[in-house]
Amino acid sequence: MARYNPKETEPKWRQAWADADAFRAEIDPARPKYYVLEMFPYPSGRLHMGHVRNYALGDVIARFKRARGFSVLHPMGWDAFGLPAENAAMERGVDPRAWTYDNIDRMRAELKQLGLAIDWSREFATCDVEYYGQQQALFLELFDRGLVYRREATVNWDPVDQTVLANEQVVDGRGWRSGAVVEKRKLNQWFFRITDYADQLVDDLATLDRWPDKVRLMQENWIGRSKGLRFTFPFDEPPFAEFAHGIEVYTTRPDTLYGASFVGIAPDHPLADLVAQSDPKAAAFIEKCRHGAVSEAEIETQEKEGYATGLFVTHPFDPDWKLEVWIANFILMDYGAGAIFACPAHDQRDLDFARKYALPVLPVVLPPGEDPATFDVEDEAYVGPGAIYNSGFLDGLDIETAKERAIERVEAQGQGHGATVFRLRDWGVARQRGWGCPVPVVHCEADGVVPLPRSALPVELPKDLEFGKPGNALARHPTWKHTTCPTCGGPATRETDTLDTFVDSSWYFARFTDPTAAEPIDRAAADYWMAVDQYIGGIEHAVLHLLYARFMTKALADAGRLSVREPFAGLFTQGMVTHETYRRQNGDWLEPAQIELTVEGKTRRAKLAETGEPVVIGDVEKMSKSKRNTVAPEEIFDVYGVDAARLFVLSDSPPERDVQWTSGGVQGAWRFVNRVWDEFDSQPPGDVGAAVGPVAGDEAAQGLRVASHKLVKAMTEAIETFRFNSGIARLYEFLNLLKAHPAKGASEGVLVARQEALSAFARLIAPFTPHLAEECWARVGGQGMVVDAPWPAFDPALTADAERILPVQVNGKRRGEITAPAGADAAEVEKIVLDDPEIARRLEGLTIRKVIVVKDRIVNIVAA
RNA sequence: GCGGGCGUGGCGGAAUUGGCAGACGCGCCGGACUCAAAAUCCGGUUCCGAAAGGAGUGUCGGUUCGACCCCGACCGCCCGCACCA
Repeated sequence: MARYNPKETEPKWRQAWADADAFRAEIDPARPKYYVLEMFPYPSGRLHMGHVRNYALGDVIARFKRARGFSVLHPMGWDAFGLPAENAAMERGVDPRAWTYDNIDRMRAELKQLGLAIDWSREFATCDVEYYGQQQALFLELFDRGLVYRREATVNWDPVDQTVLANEQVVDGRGWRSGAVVEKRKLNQWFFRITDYADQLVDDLATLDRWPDKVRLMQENWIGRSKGLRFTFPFDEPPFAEFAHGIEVYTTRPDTLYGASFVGIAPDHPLADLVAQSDPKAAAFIEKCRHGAVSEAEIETQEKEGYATGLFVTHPFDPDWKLEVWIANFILMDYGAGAIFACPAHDQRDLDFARKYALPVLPVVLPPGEDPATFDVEDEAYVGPGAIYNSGFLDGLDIETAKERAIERVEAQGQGHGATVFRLRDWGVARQRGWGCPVPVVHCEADGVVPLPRSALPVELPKDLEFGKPGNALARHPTWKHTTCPTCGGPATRETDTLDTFVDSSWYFARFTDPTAAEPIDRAAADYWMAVDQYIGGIEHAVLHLLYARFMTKALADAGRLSVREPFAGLFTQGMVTHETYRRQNGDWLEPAQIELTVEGKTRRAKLAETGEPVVIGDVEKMSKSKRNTVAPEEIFDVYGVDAARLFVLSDSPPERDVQWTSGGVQGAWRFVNRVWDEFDSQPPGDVGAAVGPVAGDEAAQGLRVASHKLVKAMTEAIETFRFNSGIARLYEFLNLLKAHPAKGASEGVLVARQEALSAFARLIAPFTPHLAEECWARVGGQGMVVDAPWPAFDPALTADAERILPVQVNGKRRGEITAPAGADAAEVEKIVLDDPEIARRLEGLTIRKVIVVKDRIVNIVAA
């Protein structure tokens, strides 16, 4: 058997594709367009199996759509700014720019080895000044449109690394890299007004019907829109001039206003501050809250505590009803109004608090079936549906109607209004880092914050930044920040903050449509290519990147730069690549390559290959350096070739689920590659174009032909529905069928059917194993290259069986099968069934009560 | 705590969405080839049973002629959010 040699064939075909410029994306109004994009990589320097899977997935789509006649855009770039480069600089004394571009060179070579159908002419890195200069232009446009602002904000400050950290970079109250306890600091920060788009960002989720429900739900929860009532409780005698009008609160349950027990304010509420000025006990309580829990685990278990201020406000529906004002540790200043009215009977937090301080608990929602005279709330607040009672003008209403009436009444009284509140906050985009996109503004003593004119762009990073120590290399550069004010010409200082790297990735997909345009986005190119038809990446970006990109797209659409309002029409979130973990008895992690596995019965054992020392087989986990359970792609490519590696990561699990890397699995894929090649190699040379000769009367040949047409149909559907693993299983199945109809000694008809089947097969495997496909295609005399060949068609007349084999059940248990014409009606089928001797034997001594026939599917006889 | 998802052979997973459970691959067992091993090829492989047959999709119950699929309760695992009023 001729062994397939990927080391020879794979580079050969990659060169052929490159020579033919096969994957250049062209605007072609005559063809439908398809934009497929995988989330672009951070240039860490090394390709890992996760990349292989991500890009192989996208490549299947790109190649498939291309074969289906689409004009395909499938680009690649680099998310190249960010902390790792600065850390490398600090640890190894290298220049972040050189480090990053070196990594890009290395990873580009590895990615190209994967044989991806990518238009490399569109490649760019976000750290290219040609890119971030355009980003600065977009920043200024957003600034002009009032979507950028600067304010003082509390931030997570890492005192060792001397930078602001994003919330997700704070782990249990400590900086993820330095391990230092993170401080809350007030800093002037740049913000994008993403909250302006909060409503749209929620509403438009409904249009994203090719997104996973899970991601849409996560975004919806993250944005956290709630509708309610914002209103003011007046003081009888205002204690402070600042609160002459009263206390503003926010509630989503205005229907429960008659169940009010007290009014609560956050410990950092301005009113609490005023109270504390003349009340040392209040000051002490507030101080205590400030030093309270930081970590999530602590917050969860923290007891509710409060301090009664001695101040009283008036209930909006009853001037004689006075409610005391408490400072409470469970109220958040930065949500709603930072103050609430408490209804303990119907809110668990309020109830916990009320029980602790012996405050009134007044039920006002009566659960269905409960008696108003006896219903009471003990330790569990009632939050279900019911009828309002004990509530004056709201009595008898359902909850939703009561909410409306209560809001109407409060509005009529001029005390407040219905309001929508979001959990989403504005996007803090400033980072005190040197390796990022500079914010294009200057600070002038006379004119304040001054945005630069377009002519001053790009604001380029200096080449000689010094990254040897923590902190912002840009801020400490001796000369860079000194400049003149574009307004008054006087001395000014450049902004030394750079933009969050999520800004870089919030519009790169639009830049790919014309990466060399003089404008940030070429409108015509974007109008042709956008939106991305299929976006592919990890679930970890479910909110952050995917939300930011949606916001930016809407903002750019409003700025007249894009026509679409959503960037990604289809989203697919793929699973991770995992591997078993191995540990020595002492707990040290071991690499898969050091392990020898044995099987005893059903038990798998592992030992250290070198010494025979027993090894503990641990959980299957995401490949990671720290657990040493990684497998280097280049080593796999070297042994089995790229196609086998691609095939395996696509074949073993559904794409949305994690795939477990196993050496046995990739060997199975390698075996398939060889078996495929062997099959093509055994076929006598023929002409694909002529391979539609008659096979009539040759049952074996006809069977093979029918199977091959069914395969084409199944593969087409499998790819369109992202069920690649099932599709690949069909390829394996069909290969086994080909093996059962070998070319050697085959009839004329079988040879013709084989030729036709092989022609289709070469094209069907092309999205998964493109190099092998070309080699096979050439072997059976295919015209040109597979990349230029159309997707095979199937004949519906052949895929629809004339006869069906129907299983026959008696009382739900399978007792035999019959053959019936396709589409046969119940009476016809029943006759065949009852004539069947095997079925008759099974029915001996039984009385038939009913015969159920499901057309073309199954027969069930109910008998007793 | 709230929200979402998932439980199928020794393992990864199939099952046309209410119609033959276990496709395909891995592993394992047996055989062929070989002096031998590897590779390759052929066959077997849910469990119990010699067979006939029976049981079986986390557990218990329900709907149905028929349930991995739908409903209810429970158990277990995973993910997201986390005092959001």
